Amino acid sequence: MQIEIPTSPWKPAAERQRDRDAKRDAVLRTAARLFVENGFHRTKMADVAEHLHITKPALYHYFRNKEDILYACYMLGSEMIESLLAEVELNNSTGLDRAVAFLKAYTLNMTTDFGMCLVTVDDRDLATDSRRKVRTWKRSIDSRLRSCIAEGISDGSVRPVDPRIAAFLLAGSVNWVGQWFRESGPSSAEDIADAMADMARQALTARG
Amino acid sequence: MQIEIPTSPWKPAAERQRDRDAKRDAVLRTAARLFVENGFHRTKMADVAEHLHITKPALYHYFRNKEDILYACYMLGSEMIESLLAEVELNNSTGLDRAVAFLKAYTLNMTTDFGMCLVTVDDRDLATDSRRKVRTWKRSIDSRLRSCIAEGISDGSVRPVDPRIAAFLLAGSVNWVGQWFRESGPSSAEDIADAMADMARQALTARG
Amino acid sequence: MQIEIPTSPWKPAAERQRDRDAKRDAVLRTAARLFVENGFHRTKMADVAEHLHITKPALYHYFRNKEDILYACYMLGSEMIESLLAEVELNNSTGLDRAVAFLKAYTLNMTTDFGMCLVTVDDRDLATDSRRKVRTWKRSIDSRLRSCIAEGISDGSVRPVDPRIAAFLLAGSVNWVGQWFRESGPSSAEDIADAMADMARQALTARG
Amino acid sequence: MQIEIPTSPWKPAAERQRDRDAKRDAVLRTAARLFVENGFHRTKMADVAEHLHITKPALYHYFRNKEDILYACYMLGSEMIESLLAEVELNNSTGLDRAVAFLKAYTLNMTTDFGMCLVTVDDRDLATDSRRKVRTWKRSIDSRLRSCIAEGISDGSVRPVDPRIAAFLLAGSVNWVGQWFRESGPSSAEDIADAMADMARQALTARG
DNA sequence: CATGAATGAGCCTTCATTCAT
DNA sequence: GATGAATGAAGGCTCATTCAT
Repeated sequence: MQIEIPTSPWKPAAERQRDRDAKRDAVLRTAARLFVENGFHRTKMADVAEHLHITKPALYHYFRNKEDILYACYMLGSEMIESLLAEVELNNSTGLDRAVAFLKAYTLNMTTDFGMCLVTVDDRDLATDSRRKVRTWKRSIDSRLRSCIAEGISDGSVRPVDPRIAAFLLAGSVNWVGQWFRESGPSSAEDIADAMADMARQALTARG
Repeated sequence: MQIEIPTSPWKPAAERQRDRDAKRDAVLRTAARLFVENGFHRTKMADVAEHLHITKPALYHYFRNKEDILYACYMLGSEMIESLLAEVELNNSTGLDRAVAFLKAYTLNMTTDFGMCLVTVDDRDLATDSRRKVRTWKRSIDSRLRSCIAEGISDGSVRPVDPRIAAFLLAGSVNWVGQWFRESGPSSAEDIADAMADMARQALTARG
Repeated sequence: MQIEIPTSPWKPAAERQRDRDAKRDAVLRTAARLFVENGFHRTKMADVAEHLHITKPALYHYFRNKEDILYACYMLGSEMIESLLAEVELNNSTGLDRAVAFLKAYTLNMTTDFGMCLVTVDDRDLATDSRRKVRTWKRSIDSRLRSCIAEGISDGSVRPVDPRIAAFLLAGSVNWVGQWFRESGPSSAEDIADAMADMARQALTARG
Repeated sequence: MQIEIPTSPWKPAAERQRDRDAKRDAVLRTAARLFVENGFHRTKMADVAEHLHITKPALYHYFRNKEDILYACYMLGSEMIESLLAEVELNNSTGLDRAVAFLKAYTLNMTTDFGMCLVTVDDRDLATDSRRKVRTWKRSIDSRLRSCIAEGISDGSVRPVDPRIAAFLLAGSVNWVGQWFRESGPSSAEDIADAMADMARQALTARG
């Protein structure tokens, strides 16, 4: 005779934690989308809650306050980019290739909600502490692109340009993508990333 | 007998109007600066008033409401650009030259408070009516740059690219300038505009 | 044949009840301490739960609501005093002696958490019903002290004073003890109670 | 012919300021009363506003926040007492007289709303900064009473007691007055202050 | 015109309490 | 019984805007 094992009414702790994380994640995705769509200030906690079919206070189970949500969005966006950059910096030999690959990867990111969050919403909405962290990270991103360009100039792959200005201008193209890209638009994220890579290469390549 | 004309305590209408315009202008300049510096939502009417050493209600003598100020900032910025573009479109023969000149002029503009206002502050803060006007204008700017590029492809001065994406990417570089340019920084507005022109030319030039 | 009695996983009802009472008691002691330490409003149910290493809803197994806890604290405090007073009223002959003994006993009580609860936390935090009970009891305490004084005046042990005011003033000294007494302070509860008794006697004694 | 001087529509600045101060004062008096009557936490800003026939935000013209009002109440209460104490400390020769006069003056104060505020409402409702000031002041009051007693012991007017405990106990009688005194009650403020003085003198007097 | 004062509308956040598991 | 999650109700505060003088 086989013993019937009843399905326990208790979700295992692991699953419970997974639930919680999934919910937290849902809050984050919803919030990111609304922040990008409507702006941080115009997005009320009530909006976020409503979109998730929960009540306002429930949000506070997952985040301390509105700013905390924003900060988490930033963090997710930056982590996504970080991991791309690590790969880019390893797999490319010349400064030019690194810069181009960097910008392409960055562009792809900028077509996601969390990527857009990085530039669409204003880091001045963060408190001093998190703001400092975000700014430090942003500066580091910038300086890495600048380094690629500078190294490209050294190794002869990049024509002589002011690395600081060039990095800002190229990053500007990418950052701005978040302002106009729409999933439903005529160009795919890949198309745009390719175009960006192409343009950056044209703009930077050293010519005989 | 000569009639004696007493010096009236009332300034002549013309002068009065000039005064009023000057004050209105001061409000606008102050507001634009604060909007750019701190963001629209974080800038309170009280801040604007305080910076001008007047009281809050006084602002309402010159503008109907906060949004009205924002709209006026947009308008000023767009008019400045309009006039530049008109010149640009006349004085350049190839599509490439027009596009490059366009971007250079635009970049210079983007280092002024009103220019920055165009991109720094969010047009979703405007009511439906003015928002529509602003968006229409923005689209027109965009389509004009796109036209230059398309014409450049036709006349052989620009290499084959997707004009829509290219225009967005290049405009992005320029628009982003407002985010990092500081009067006190290491590069002058001219330097940046030149670098932008140089980069755009490299990125677009058709090569035998 | 002997029936084997398996050790049940269920504790016997008596022991269970004892457990429950012990836990209820622990809640009360913790709450009383926190109420005194931080005040009723600043003490959150979450705080109480956390201090007991249990969860918030668990508290509701022992008490209907927060107010119920407060009421129980009051009750415990008042019962402790009641029993002291009964003894005091029996074992002293003159009104003066009774009043002094009363105040001394009361003072000792005021150095315990439950005693302090009686005066530190606000009975307006109770609902009409319990509030009435508490107030009635407080008034009874007061009137008993007043009676001792009045009787003392009659029996010649107490000098002529307004019993109402005198009772209030003396009770005030005692009640206030909860505001400044600290276990770790320089004076022991006994010292303070003695000083209180001494002072009351000096203040009330009829002199030739 | 007499020149008719029209009554100016402009209130003179001085009167304007007086108006403001009067209103600020009204807020304070109303708030103090409600704080004493209902407790700080149970008093909503809306309550205060309603009692003054104004709206909630109007309160914020006179005070930064609720706590600020509480702090102002404390300050007013403490200033009233300060001025009394200064007089008391000058006009009495023996330590005993000073202590008694001190307690009498203090008692009178404790029958006013601002005086009651000092002890009725909880200084833990203040932020760290103002709380520190309030506590410092309270300690100073206490130490001054203690000094009177100690000096009284030295000059032979006060019998040997522990000055710390005695000061606390006597201050307790006074502080507690705020808890039971009612304007409409059977005893006047003067009666109570006299009774307090009488009792303190009896309690402290050194007897041959 | 200018000003001090006031207001209405709204938003973030807290917390005691309850529910589903 | 106990737990994590959720909720309803409410309160403090802000700020653009308007009024009375």
